[in-house]
Amino acid sequence: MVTLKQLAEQLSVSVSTVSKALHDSEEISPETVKRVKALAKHLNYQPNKMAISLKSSKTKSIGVIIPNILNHFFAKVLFAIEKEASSRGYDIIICISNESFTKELQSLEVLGNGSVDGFIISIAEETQTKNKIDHFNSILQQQLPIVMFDRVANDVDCDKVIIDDFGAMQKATTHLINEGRKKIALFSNIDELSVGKLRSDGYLKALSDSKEYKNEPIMLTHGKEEDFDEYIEAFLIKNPDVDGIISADNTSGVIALNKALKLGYKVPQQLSIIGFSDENVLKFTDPKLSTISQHALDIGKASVKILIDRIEKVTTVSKTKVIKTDLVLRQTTTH
Amino acid sequence: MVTLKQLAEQLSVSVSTVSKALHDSEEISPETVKRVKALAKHLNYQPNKMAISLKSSKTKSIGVIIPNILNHFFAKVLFAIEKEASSRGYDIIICISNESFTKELQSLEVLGNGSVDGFIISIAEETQTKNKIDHFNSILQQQLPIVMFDRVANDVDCDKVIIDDFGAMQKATTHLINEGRKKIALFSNIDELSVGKLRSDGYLKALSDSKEYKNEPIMLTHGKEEDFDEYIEAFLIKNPDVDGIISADNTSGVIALNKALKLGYKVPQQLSIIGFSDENVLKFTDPKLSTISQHALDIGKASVKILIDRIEKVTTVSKTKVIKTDLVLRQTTTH
DNA sequence: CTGAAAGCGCTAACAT
DNA sequence: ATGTTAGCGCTTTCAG
Repeated sequence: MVTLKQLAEQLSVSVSTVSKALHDSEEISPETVKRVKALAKHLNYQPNKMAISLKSSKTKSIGVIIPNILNHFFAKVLFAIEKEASSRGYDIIICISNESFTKELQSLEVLGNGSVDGFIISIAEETQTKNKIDHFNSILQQQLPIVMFDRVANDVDCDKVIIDDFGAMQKATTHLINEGRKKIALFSNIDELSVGKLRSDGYLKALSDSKEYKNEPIMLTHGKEEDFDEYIEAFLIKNPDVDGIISADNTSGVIALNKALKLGYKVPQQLSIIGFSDENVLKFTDPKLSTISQHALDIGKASVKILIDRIEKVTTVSKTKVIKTDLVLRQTTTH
Repeated sequence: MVTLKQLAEQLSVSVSTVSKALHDSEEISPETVKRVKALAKHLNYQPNKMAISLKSSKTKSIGVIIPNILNHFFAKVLFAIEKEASSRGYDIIICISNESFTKELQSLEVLGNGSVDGFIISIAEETQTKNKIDHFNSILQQQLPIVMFDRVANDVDCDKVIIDDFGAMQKATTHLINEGRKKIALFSNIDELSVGKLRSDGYLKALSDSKEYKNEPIMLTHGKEEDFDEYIEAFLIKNPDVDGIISADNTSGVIALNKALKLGYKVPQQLSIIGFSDENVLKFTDPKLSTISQHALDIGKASVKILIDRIEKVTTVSKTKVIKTDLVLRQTTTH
């Protein structure tokens, strides 16, 4: 790597002159600036990132900690984060907690020693079920800002980017009721998560608020993600009179649709289905699944903006931004 | 952040004593070591990463540049990379080229100035079609090692981790021939990529090597990924006598299966299908898709190992590691 | 307009 | 056993 010192020697000027010239300082004569820049370009000079960080106590890096990169929602948010951050000149250092509290804690500690200027986090399941928040607070005490998205800790005082999980689900469920569905089931493999609970509650609220709707709520919320497809198939066989399905997670809507088709259901005539996914699943379904779209790209972009604002400006109170969802009706719903 | 200097002042010793004590130097008396460590722990001292990097010219970071994080294969490799790297004490800085040569180039340049100790890369489509390799060579000249995986540049002299694309496809196609299939079509939306070509060639070779197989090859390789599902459906309608399908990319096997089922094909009795994906798609298909599994986790892990070996040891000749594939027969093939 | 010097936090060779 | 010093590459005040 070529350094300022080397440039200075070759040009027989001082290091500080070179530094100033490269920053277009008024102090330096136009000719010198030109000479310096020419040589810098010629030798492909690149300022050493570590030296600048050490000097400025700024890293221009963001630590991103997500629970599971194999989940398409998180991958999409990460995509947006990387895009927005890189356009703003920030690097992304990524850690995958794999739903483990310990890994999340370690990641926070490792990156907390001057590696990043702030964090964007979606909380691990274990962290959420055990309600751990001390590790977040200790980072915040070090003046490192945190933006939480999707899975947030209400008890931590930091910026947050979420969607209106409760309202989105309530609206979607109400749509099925208005279609005239009499027996609507909820599928969820994320019922232990904060967002999962909010979504279930939205479903329950919609049912209880409706005058026409008579049946009891039906919630299929148990079982691991791995064998949820078998639960769903068994459920459909056992409950042939269910005429509406709503999914609270990313995948079970798609699974329900494919299983229903296999079992001979006419979709949507006999059975309406709404998933909680985005467009990427469409190519895997025919008829195309109606979904609640949570706009992962907007979530990622907003998270970066809020974090960089806090890093660069000195803002004060924590804010929570709610990204709007859309109910996108395609071919698995009527109306 | 608490520094060595602060510890030194509180303990009324010099900075170097503190530094040595924390590194368990023989030079320092046991008592002093104890005192220093106690205070360090008490104040939660963390060595400043940037200072260490500047001093040692090592960052303990790896730059990972991948074309598309929304592709499940790349997400899975990244997952493995992060896991292996973090267990070895390395951070991952991620850049997404989004298949663009320019973004790939910029990422390489930005991280090339002392931000990382080496790179793991899968090449952008544009880079590959335009056959650009100078940016890789200029990084290598700076003594920064590169490991390429999956999509590699043959003309760049660096370590590589690949699968036997040609052989995997040849074997899978031969399997369909041995099942007695008479008209086997290849679906691919990646035919411009190096790996795509190798896979097509494997298919062609299997057909031409077979004595029993009489039909001409049929390759559906055009169209963008976005509307490939419609191409596939149209193809199936137009070619009802096709009795075998093999997919060279991640998604078209799944799409073909769902479209075939919708059109009333009996799978696998009438039509055998083999995809080029991994287990994650299984929950979306019924019958479960038979696939060529490329072991993304092994690819990621091997890439990290090779890179760190090269960073830490001083190895010489470039090596290419071939990760074995498996033909996993499930429910969309007979035998 | 240019340069010398200090310092970011750390390590390590070299005193004492 | 402990301290002093120099230096990694850069920015920035202060002097000339």
